[in-house]
Amino acid sequence: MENLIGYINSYVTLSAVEIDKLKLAFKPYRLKRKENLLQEGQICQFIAFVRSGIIRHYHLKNGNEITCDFTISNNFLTDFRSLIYNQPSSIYLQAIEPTELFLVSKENLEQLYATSKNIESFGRIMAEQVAIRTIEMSVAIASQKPIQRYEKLIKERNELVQKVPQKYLASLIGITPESLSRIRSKQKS
Amino acid sequence: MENLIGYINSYVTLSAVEIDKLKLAFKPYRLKRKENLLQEGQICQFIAFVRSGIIRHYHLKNGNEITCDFTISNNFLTDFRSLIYNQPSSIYLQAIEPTELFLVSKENLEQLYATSKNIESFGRIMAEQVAIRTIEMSVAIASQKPIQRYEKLIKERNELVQKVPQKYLASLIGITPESLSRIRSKQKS
DNA sequence: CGTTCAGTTGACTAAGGTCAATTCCCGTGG
DNA sequence: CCACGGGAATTGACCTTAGTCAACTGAACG
Repeated sequence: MENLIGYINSYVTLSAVEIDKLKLAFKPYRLKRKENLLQEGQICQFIAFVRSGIIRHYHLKNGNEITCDFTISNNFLTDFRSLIYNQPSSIYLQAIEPTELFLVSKENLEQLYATSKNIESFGRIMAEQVAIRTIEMSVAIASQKPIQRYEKLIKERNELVQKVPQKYLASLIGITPESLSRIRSKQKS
Repeated sequence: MENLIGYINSYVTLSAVEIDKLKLAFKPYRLKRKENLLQEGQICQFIAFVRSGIIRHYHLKNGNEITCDFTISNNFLTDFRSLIYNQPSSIYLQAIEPTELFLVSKENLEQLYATSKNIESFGRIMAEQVAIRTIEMSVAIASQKPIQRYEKLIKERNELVQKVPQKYLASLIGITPESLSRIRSKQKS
């Protein structure tokens, strides 16, 4: 729990009362390898903080899994669209290794926002950062070639390159596993 | 100014005092066709609300303009990355037709956030929506073919298809103007 | 060990990019 | 109001790149 509080505290200055509220609202949760935190069709009712492990975000497209993101430790995680609009999710959230989380329910989160300006403020900063990260990713995909996207991945998200099976990385940067394999073999030479 | 207040009020319930604060903080601003609101290298110091007109977001890549988004009337507009991290922007914001805006400076915005929980809350909701929109776009580009992306554009952002030169739309969905032209000619038949 | 699944490699295909020529608009100035 | 100029859009020929399909290798796990 300490790294969660510490993380939030690095953005806003929490009072002792606020820290207590957070400690009550967030519940620990564990996932085994390949276990799902959310599945297509479910309505996402939580925001999660990844304490350790890695979560893969993917959706199905003609029966194939398209990996669209990963969340690594010390980051927040949710399906904003489903959470905010109360819509059935179109994505799966799956642990690719044993993963420890803290979950806060939508209900409790709204309580926190309503009663603490600091936490509301933190929520805004979180959302802004998600927006910034996503715009970056989106621009990279639209304007760069696969090789450059892979190099960007190595540079900026090396932890994934180390820990995640290649076929998921291929999907993340919008190419086939075969293509990624060829990019890698060319790089060595 | 009324549609700006109305827009915010549809998300949070503003008090009379808050409305006054907003009216003071936002300044009207006009752009001619092809005029820039922000240029590469500048640090973005504002959030804007588009009252009328259309703003094109683009960046340069080997001397070519890559269009990455448009903001149409009744939407907010900023370069979050530059605004929040105080970094020089890597994008241009350009009016593609005469455009009326309301601008709020970063300084005034922070004042608003600090003194009004409702407005802070609204800021969070805005950021969440930007994140949702961008994730959608990003997923579409990574997992769909050009034809499908164009059809999505027609379905979801038809105003752009009507008003914006085709070469910009091509860039937005990550293809060349020639390819878009061929997609369109096939669709007719 | 053997089974399974990820990763590699090769041959082929198809989709989109590039380059160049041509046509179509549309705004501007005479 | 018309004619002209210039950028936008279209079209064609060709090329490059990544996708597809299939065979094979190799590592991981029971």
